[in-house]
Amino acid sequence: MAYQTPRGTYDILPTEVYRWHQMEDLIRNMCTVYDYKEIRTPIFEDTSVFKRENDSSDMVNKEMYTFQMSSDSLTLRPEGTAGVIRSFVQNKMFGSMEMPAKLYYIGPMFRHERPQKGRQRQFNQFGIENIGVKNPMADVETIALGYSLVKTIGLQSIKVLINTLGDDESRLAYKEALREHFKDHVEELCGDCKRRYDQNPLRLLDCKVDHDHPSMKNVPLLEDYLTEESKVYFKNVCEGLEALGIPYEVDQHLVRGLDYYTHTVFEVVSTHEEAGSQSTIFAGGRYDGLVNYFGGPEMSGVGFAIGLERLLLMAQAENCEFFEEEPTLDVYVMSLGNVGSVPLQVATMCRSAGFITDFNIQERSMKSQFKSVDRKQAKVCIIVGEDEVKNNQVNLKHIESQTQVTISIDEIIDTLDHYLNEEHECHCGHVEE
RNA sequence: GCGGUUGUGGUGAAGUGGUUAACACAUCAGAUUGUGGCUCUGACAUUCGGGGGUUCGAUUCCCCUCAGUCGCCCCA
Repeated sequence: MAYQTPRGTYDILPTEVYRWHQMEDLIRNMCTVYDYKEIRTPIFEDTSVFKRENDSSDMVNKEMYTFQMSSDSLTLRPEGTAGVIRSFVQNKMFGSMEMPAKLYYIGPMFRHERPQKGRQRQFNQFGIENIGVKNPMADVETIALGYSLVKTIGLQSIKVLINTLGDDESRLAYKEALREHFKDHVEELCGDCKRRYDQNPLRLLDCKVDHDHPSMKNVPLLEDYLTEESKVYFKNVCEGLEALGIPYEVDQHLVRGLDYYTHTVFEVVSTHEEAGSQSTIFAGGRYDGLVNYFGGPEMSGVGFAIGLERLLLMAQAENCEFFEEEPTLDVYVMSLGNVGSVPLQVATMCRSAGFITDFNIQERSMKSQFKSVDRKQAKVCIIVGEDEVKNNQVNLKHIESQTQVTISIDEIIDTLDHYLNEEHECHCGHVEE
């Protein structure tokens, strides 16, 4: 095979794309119900939009597709939030629309990582951002939308983890405390942790290797470094979740990888064995400083991103009944002999009336045309033959009942209604009995 | 970026240092030239991911490479 998709990318083939449509429809409906509006930002941005000062994450520093065009450094977006906030500021939404701005996006993201299950280099995310109002109920609403989406799809094996990182003040104090605590133990920790110690000491907490190291036992807790305001904020978020009946676990070790998070952070993970090591389905949190960073006013926001491939993967693993089969053909128009454009005319008629229709376009034996009928699972076939066409007639065969009638072309739509629509009502009647 | 593992037709898969690479499904043709789904008959890999090496000979052994997959890291 000479040509193939680049590593970590894949084709969504016609056989799978219907599931994507259903998932996307659900997402759009849900956003409409929650009064979120879609925003479409460019797939690439100025590199500086993503690569911000003091950002220590791998995603930004090692995994971006960055390219140079004349004097511009551009980057394929690795996540959605930065572009949305950039747009929020650039278009001065803080002055022109009702706050909070409730925005959602859906589309491909790009990260140069080693592919594995649930992780590819081009993947799709759906995310929402609630910008401009700092209120615990915005955090709760955000989680509620994501939770509701996952539940509507039908995932059972999930849990909601939340934590708070507090405000800048709380977090800085805590980072200092952590560094102080681990100061004498750094050399005993694993290589990753040595790196974390410098870059992001918060991540020391969820190390799997050093989990049992003695110094982990009496590690200072972020809780103890939270300002009173931060504590109250988090308490309100938790109570809001309870009020909505959303089960959650507080996980003190939950720290998000992106550096802009403050206060609430959350993650919805799959507990299903199929999830492998990429078990996070969606994750997000509050960010206090971003709008201001991009040149806007001091405004806070909260949002999440959900990995659509992962969502689909888990929906499949759990055999969710949300997804339906793609509808099959109502009508297949067969042709025999020299009938010119009549089959296409007939098909066009059927299509105009709303029937899903295809027609035979090659010289083929009747046998192979019937095979098409089977394969496409058409409900009705219309046979356009030389003899009938002379009399302006066709044969129409209803596959399931094996009944065939010879009718004039004018009668086709009425006959289809009879077989396909009325029969449908009939089925409903049977169910009632 | 690091480590493990796999790679045989359209698909799922057997197999071996040596003349013709099983089998199944799918596909195509015919039996059956305007009424299919069954059945029967026949066709279908100059080649075993790609490149190089060892060898009289390699799909089989070695090296490199590409791709899939799993774990680490990271993240959705």
